[in-house]
Amino acid sequence: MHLDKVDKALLARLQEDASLSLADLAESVNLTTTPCWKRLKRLEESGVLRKRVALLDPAILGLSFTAFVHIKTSDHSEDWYQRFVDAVTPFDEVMECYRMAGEYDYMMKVQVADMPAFDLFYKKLVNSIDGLTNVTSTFAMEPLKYTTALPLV
Amino acid sequence: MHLDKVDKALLARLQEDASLSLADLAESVNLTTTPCWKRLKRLEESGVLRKRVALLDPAILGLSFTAFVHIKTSDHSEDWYQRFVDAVTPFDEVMECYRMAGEYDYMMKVQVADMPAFDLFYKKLVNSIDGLTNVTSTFAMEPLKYTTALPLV
DNA sequence: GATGAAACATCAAGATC
DNA sequence: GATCTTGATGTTTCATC
Repeated sequence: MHLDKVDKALLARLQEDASLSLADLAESVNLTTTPCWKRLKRLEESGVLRKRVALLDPAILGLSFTAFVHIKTSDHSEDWYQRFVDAVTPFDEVMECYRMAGEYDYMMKVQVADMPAFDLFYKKLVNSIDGLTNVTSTFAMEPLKYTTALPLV
Repeated sequence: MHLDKVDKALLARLQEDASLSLADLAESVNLTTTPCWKRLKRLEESGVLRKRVALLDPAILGLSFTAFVHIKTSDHSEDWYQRFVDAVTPFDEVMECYRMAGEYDYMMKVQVADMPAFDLFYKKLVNSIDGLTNVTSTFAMEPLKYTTALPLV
C-alpha cells in the first residue's frame, strides 16, 4: 500500500472536512473528478480511509465532563483480559481504552455529563468486572485540544 | 436548544456513519427527506452537529504508537498557561490535551510512528516551553477501544 | 410532505504523458 | 502503462410549492 503526495493531501483534507464535494476535493489537489474519485475508492478499499463520521459538540449536549480511569489488576491471564474487554468496551461512556505499559494495566477515557454521572458510571464499571486491585480516576478541568486528524508527515 | 428523540436518533446515526445519504438517513428514523433535511440544517446551525470528518487507520499509516505525556509546572500564571497552549496545540502529534485536576497539571495524548519518533517529539516539546518541573510519559501497548461517538443517552 | 431543477457522484471510452 | 480528460447517466440535495 503506497501513498503518494496526492493521496496524503486527499487524506489530510478529508480528515479536516469529509463533507467536501468531489469537485472541490479534486480541485484542491489539482485533479479532475474522475482520477480523484478513483483514488478515493482505492483509499477506501485499502482501509486507510476507514469511515466518515459526524463530530458533535459535547458542551451543547451537556457531556463535557471528561475523566480518565486508571486500572490495576491482579489477574493477568488471557481469560481475564477477554472478560475485561467484553465488560468495558460496550459502555458508551468509554470513549477510549488502552492496555498500558507501566504502573497501571489499563487506562480509559470516559465522557459523561458531570461528577454524579461519572460516579454512576464508576459503580457500573466496578460491579461489572472483578479482579480490579486498584482503580484511580483523574479529571479534566479544561480541554485544550481534541483532534481526530492523524499527523500525516 | 431542545433535542427530541428523532434528533438524537439522527445524531446517533451520523456519529457512526456520516456518509449516509439523506434518503437512507430519513428512512432510518421514519421520516421523508424534507423534514429530515430541515432537522439536519437546524442541527448544523445550532452547532451540535459540528463537522464531518474522515477517520483513518493509524496502523496502515504506520502511526500506531500512542503515548500519554503528563506534565507538572511550577508556573501557574495565566501568562505561562497561554504560552503553554500556544506551544503545544500546534504539534500535529498531539491529538488531545487537557488541563487536569490532581497530581499533574496537564496531560496529552500523542500519536506517532514508534519510540524513536516519540523521542524526537519529546525533545521538540520540552525545548519549546520552559517551566516544566516534571514530564512523565506512559505508553499504550494495545488499543482496546477508540470512538468519537458521544453517549447520547 | 411532494415535486422537480440544479448539483453531484459514478463510470465508460478514449486522450495524454 | 499508469494517469488523466471528457462526457453521458443515474443519484442526491435542497428550495418552492
